[in-house]
Amino acid sequence: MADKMSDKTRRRLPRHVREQQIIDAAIQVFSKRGYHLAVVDEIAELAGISKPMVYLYFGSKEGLFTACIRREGELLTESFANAARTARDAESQLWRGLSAFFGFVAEHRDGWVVLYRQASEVGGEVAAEVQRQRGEVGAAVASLVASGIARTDTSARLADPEVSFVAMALVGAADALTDWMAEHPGESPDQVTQRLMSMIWVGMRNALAGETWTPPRG
Amino acid sequence: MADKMSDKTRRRLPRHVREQQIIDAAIQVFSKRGYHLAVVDEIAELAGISKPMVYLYFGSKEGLFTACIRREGELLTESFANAARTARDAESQLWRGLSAFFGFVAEHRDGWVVLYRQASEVGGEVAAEVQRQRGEVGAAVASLVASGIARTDTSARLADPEVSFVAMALVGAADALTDWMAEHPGESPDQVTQRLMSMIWVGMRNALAGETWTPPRG
Amino acid sequence: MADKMSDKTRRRLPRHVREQQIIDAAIQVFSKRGYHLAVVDEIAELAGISKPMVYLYFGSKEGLFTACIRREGELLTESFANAARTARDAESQLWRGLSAFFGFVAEHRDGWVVLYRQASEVGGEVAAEVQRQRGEVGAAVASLVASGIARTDTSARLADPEVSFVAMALVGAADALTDWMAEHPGESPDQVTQRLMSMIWVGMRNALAGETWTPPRG
Amino acid sequence: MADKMSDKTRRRLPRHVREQQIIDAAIQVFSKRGYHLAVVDEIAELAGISKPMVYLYFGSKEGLFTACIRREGELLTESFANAARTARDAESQLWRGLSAFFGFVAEHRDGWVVLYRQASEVGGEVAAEVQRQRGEVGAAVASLVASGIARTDTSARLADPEVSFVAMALVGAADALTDWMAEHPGESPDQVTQRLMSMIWVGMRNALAGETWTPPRG
DNA sequence: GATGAATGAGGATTCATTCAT
DNA sequence: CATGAATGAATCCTCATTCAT
Repeated sequence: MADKMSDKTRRRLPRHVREQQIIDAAIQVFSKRGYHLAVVDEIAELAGISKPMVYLYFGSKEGLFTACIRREGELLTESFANAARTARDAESQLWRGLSAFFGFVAEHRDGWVVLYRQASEVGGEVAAEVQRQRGEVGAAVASLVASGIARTDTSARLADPEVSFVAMALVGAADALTDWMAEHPGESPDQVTQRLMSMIWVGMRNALAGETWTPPRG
Repeated sequence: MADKMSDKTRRRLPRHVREQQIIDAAIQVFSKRGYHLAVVDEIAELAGISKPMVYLYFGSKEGLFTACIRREGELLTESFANAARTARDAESQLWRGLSAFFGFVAEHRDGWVVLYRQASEVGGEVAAEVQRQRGEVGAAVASLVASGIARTDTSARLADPEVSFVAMALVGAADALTDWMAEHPGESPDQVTQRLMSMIWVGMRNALAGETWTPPRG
Repeated sequence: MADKMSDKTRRRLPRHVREQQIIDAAIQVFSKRGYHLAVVDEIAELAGISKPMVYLYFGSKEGLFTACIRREGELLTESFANAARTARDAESQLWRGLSAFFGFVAEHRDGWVVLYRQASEVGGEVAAEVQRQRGEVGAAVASLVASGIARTDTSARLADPEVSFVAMALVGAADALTDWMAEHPGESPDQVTQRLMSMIWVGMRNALAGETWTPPRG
Repeated sequence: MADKMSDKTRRRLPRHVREQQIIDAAIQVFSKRGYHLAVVDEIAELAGISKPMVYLYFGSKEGLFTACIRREGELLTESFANAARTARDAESQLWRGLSAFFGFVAEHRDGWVVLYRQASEVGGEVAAEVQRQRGEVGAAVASLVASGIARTDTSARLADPEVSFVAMALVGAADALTDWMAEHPGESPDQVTQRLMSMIWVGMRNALAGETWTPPRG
């Protein structure tokens, strides 16, 4: 009787639920193997269903990947934005935002890998979506950066080379630190964020303020 | 007879030359398509030879990729090390090293992409080589960083979390800025380097010296 | 309550009605796509029901196709026979029969295509039914032809090569003209019939009477 | 030694030869099963090679089918045209042309089936090619018909409804008689042609001359 | 040294068909 | 009566890799 119940837990689920399960499985497999080495069969098996379901719900391997990207991307951007919104001044906002970011990655390692580390691997239609999502993340950071130092019109500054430069560097660094974090399990996301802030906060302010470093004669 | 000669311009080249031609072609294709979407046929055609030659010289697609990685990796590490070696103090060394790095990428975009952006894409044997090469680059930077601020034993500090953290962040930022540079063709590698130094030099020194940033109460 | 009623307009129809609706939809789809390219989903959707109903009523795709073939075949044979029966002499019978045929096709283009143009496409069980139906049509024509010129026993002549030859040629021509008619929407079925009769009536009589054409020496 | 030779007969053949062998096999299989039921594996096996060869040479199942259609279509149109060209007057030309046609079909049954009987079965790109080839055949007949009775400008008459009607009917009848011929192996192509000419020659002339049959009052 | 010919193996995708509700 | 959920079984196609010349 009880096990009839547990059977029911896995069988004949409504579409929406199954879709999430499939995405969960897909993220795992895409993350472990990379897009091309990931085999749809394995995803299906891991999700506890048969291949045709995947195609029924997502249309194609690309479609499935896109769905993964999208879900994780939105999750991240939201948690980033929510965190930043809780603070008023630029410094706090960046701190909160980065902290949320590292926290997210710490808990969604697979998702992050899928989301961010496979740009060159996919081609065609999906590449565009990947670009879009990556851009979203970058834009969130950029807007934080811009607003942080803008005494004047924020939106105008978004296009500034200075801003995009800083944002890009920041995102790149954060991404790379994702691996560092994985190799140093003892460090909490907040500690990592603190390290990063220590390293860039002063310079960032200066850079955005126009104070430039000049090469030594050595 | 005469046309036999002109044929010879392309045919029957010594092994070493052919190998380089093939690697050149391979880097182009791997870079444009990514490892899995790259098709050996296309590489062979681009190199102006037939597929079996590729296998004769490199054994397998993986072997060919490894060769690409290795050649570009060595090129980069050397140019980085050479540049750094010309300076004495830490600041200058980093400046010279990064400058060499951005210069290299500016001229070897394809090579850099192949070298650094495909970690998740390849599996098995090659993955190890990729890791090794990426590590090499990281180590070069790390050693620079470490030596830069070490008043004491350099090699000891290499294992320090501080050092690896800074190195990682730096490499990540530099990598990401590679794209920024591609989108801002007006900026010379030196200008990019200067921007980056402005952003991180102060903070980096402080961070490595143990001065930590602390979160505001906001 | 009221809307339960309006729902009932489409729902819970008696079996016989539903079957006809499904066959209608099936004929459309089979005709547009051909047997293999026709997808059961599309048929079900067009019929406004769900796939399982199709299987409940017809057992299989083949079964559904057979039902289509059968319905249209009977429709045609009957209308052909009825028309022919209204005339007494051979000439009139053929005229009436052909006229009925072209009239039928003009109004049931889809049905005719399904019925007659997919012999090679289906395999196995269905092929037999298709053959049977096509034979039925041929036989009706043949019997007309035979009776038309038979001074003696009609049924005996049915097996004659002359009769089957003429019947076959006639059916083939008529089938092909089906397309011609579709491309010349101005022509009424009766006009088409008249053209055809002009072309074959004299020769047919002669041929059946044993008068043969002989090749010129040119 | 000798059997090394016979091995060589089947192995490592030059592209052009293999292509023809594959087309031969494909025609057989397409003819027996129909386009959709035909499986590329079976074709490859029958041709004595592996599937990838088929794709290397023809690109896709559709491409292979197109190649079949094209080869057989050209064969037929040429043999038809050549035959017709040997005669001067319309009657002889038609006789020779039809005779060549039935001769062709008698010897290339499979080819004919592939060429002409699968219009509805294939979709997309190929459908166009099939249409083109079928049109070619029809055009050849139509041009014969037109020239045969045209006292004035031939090309003008090709568009005439009368001509296209007669040509269509003729092609349709001939196609259908293809089956009749297969069921009456005793009859030579020339005998079949004679039967057909007996049936249509007089009426055709009349029809094209404008003499129309009128329905009896019965 | 060089290549045209050939293939083993595997992956994405589709579809007729059936449960369980 | 009616259907959303689910799948077994093919089929097309591609690609790294290897002979035989």
